[in-house]
Amino acid sequence: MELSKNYLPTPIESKWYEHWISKNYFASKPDERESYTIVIPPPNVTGVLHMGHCLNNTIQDILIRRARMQGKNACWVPGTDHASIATEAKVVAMLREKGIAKSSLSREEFLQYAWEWKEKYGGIILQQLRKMGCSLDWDRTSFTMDPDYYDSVINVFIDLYKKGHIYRGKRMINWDVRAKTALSDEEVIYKEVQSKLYYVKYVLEGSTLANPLTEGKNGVDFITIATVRPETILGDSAICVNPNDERYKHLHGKHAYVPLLNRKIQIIPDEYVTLDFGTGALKVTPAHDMNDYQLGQKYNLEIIDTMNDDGTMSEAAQLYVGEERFAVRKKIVTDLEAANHIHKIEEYTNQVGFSERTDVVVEPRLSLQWWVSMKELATPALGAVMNDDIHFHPAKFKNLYRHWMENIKDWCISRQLWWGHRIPAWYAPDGSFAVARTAEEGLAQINSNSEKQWTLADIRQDDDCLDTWFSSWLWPFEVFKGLSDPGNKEVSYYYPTSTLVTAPEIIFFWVARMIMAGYEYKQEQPFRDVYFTGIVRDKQGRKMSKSLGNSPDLLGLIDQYGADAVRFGIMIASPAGNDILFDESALEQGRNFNNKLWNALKLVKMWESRIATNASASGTAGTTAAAKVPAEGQFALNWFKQRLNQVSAEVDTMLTQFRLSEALKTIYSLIWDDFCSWYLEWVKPGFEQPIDPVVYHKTVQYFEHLMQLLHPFMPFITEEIYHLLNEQTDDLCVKQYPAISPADTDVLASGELLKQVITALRDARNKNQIKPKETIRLHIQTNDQAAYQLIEAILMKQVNADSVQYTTATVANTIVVNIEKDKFYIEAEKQLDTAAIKAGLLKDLAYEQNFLASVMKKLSNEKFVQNAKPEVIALERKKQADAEARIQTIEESLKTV
RNA sequence: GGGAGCAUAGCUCAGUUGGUUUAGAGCAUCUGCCUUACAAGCAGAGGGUCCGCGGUUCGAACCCGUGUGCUCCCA
Repeated sequence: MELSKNYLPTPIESKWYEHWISKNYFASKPDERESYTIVIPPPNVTGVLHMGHCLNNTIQDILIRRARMQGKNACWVPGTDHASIATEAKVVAMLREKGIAKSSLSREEFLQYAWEWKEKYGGIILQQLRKMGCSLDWDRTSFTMDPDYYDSVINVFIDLYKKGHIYRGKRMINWDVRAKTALSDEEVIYKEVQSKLYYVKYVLEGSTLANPLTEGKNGVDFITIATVRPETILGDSAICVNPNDERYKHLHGKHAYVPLLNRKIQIIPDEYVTLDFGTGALKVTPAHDMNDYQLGQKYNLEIIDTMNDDGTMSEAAQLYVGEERFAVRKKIVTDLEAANHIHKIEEYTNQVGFSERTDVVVEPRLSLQWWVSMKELATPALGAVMNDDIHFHPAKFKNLYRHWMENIKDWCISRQLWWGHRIPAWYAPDGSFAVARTAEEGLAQINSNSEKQWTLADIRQDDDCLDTWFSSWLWPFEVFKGLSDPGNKEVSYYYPTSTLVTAPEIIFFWVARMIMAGYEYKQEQPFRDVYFTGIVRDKQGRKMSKSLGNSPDLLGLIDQYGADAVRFGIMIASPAGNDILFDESALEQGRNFNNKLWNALKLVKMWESRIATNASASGTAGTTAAAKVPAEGQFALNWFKQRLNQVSAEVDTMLTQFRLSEALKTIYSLIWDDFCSWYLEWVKPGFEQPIDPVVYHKTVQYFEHLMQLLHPFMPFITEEIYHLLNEQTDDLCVKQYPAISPADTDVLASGELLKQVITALRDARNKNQIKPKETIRLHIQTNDQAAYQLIEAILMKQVNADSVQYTTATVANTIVVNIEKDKFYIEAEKQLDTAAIKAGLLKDLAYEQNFLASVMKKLSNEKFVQNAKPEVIALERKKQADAEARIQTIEESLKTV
């Protein structure tokens, strides 16, 4: 079969993915094996694959494929999150493009559009994961609004309410006055705006003047306050000054009058106020500012809500009732000026929040919301992480987690949205309410506590939906129907899951809450290990995001480089918990690696047709010719086998410790450097020469083993090469790892020596400008001739020597190379540049002498000798002896030049 | 404003209880090779004030303090 010049990934990738699916390799059912379970962090149902998903899912696939190849029952559960805010925003935008306003639709009509949208676009991201090679069990695909899942979310709400963990409370929210809806913080966009800062005088209680504003003094008859929002004056409840502000110390606890209304309010001291902003005096409007609300809570101030939900003034404002807020701002300024309340007006630049959806200025507004009290739920969840029942990788996130959990705040779970799990609360016209699964149950509950008997027609369900995270915190058990079908075989088998792979920015939103839900509803932790990925950034260090448009098109990259190369590129430099700067050159490196593998395959396939037959036998491959294996082959075979043993053990350790990036680097180097650059060159027969059958078969076997090691990282090309190397009866995807054998360190040491000598001799050739094709004669002066005889054949081949001789004396007119205590003399036709050789030797000598000096400095330090561990001292003494021997060798060589 | 983290070669990163040959890798760079698997390659080489300052220690990239710069989360 003719193999293409370069590796062409696209057809091969789709071929193998279909094959794996047809063989059902990714499907898992409970059995007697140990389970290894990962639940996918469910991407937004409307999402498309971006670099963050790529990183995250590649890691999960590596873990799950490794587990599968270790003989575990690997189960990776796919699914999507309904993502209430994001999805609803998209549906609203889609409708707006069609000219349909959400407000013109009934809830049912809107939800119908939303479901249509979900059916149409909801599966895209899951399809894209297949392109990446993700080995998910597709039969288990879940959605946070599947019927059973939906019911479980509602039941959890009811249950927590019954247990007293859920309550109603006021909260300051971002309000969109045009859409008449609350906004999440993410939906508020801050823009720099040119505003005005109004300095408004408030008359102080106790001024004796008839016209305090015009005739009085600041701080005696009036107090001046700076504000950018004069229309909120009508809702003022207090004036606040910094307690250390000398200007106002005499006013603490005194009163002033709200302009135009003459309502009396108190002057309170609080550190919150900055001394040097405005006048140092702050008006406090608890109903219309986040920070003022906090102050209001702290000092128990009256909350006067002066605004309606459409941004017009309410009855509580007393003035301008029904008029629009910005019109009122102009009017009130005019009226304040007329009444001499305005001291001055300054230009002022500030950040103002705008609605992402309607682009109107967001209004902070108080509203009744549903809350989960977190303290009790947090306690077991904190303990589990701190005592390592749940391991964080890297562990540094434990600090962050502890701090947050120890200072946990209650969780506001209601969202003013239609797409999501509708809150199961029912309200009677008099404001009484009940939490219940159905209207009938709700009605019965309300009526049981009320003299008035309402009918079904009287009560209405809460319009709001639950926070998306209130459903996804159940994910690790509800994907196995752990709540809807408690104690079923699946949840008992797969739960607790093994590893969670996620981004650190959702450690509180999601990870912490899953742990809480796990203990609350399963009395058990949801997972054993949590692997935190980094954030993927662009080359300039910016977080990749849709709004910046700096996220590359992942499918385009897969088309261009191949999925394996993309997986390689994203993994090669991404240690757990560290951000990764995405650079397309890493993908190129991945593609080049694919190509390297492909070319190694081509070389081996070329040998296949040239396997030497046994000298006597004809026609049968010489499997019994082991004794005839050429010398270079014997050492190479043994050495590479030991390297495989060594690296298999290293990689296993690294993967167990979640050092995936390092494991990949180690395998990469084993394949590129040890296998291709050293081993294959060592066993490579001369041009058009036959290859020894033992060497050939062992090489194929090693190659297969390498593919198996690499498979979790780069599944497609490894499967392809595995099948091209040999007729196979199985697939690499499910091939079980062999037991790891210990490595022979003596053989490895010989290999290192051989590499060192080859490199040094090649360097000497280069520096002396001996052409690659020019042969040399090599003389070795050593006390350990046996060590070199073992590797002599390879050495000759690799440094293009046509003879090797052992000598006990200096060889004249040669280039001398010193390695440890041994000397190598290169005899070549080339005229020797003795000055250059001498300079090189002197440089080596200087290095060794400096090194020796640093060792001697330590050893001559009495305190070091007294205090350091014996093995450390022994090591230093060995360094000393080695360095002295090297210096002696170099000095001897210098004499002869 | 509160909290957490990061700073090592031009770039991206390793450096696993402080001692492993005066700090390692990949990419990039330089030199020489179109050698017969691979120029998306081969063989070599150069390149570092381990962010600054102070401390602990016989010994610090690593531990402690402090300053600077950057990032993330929460408000």
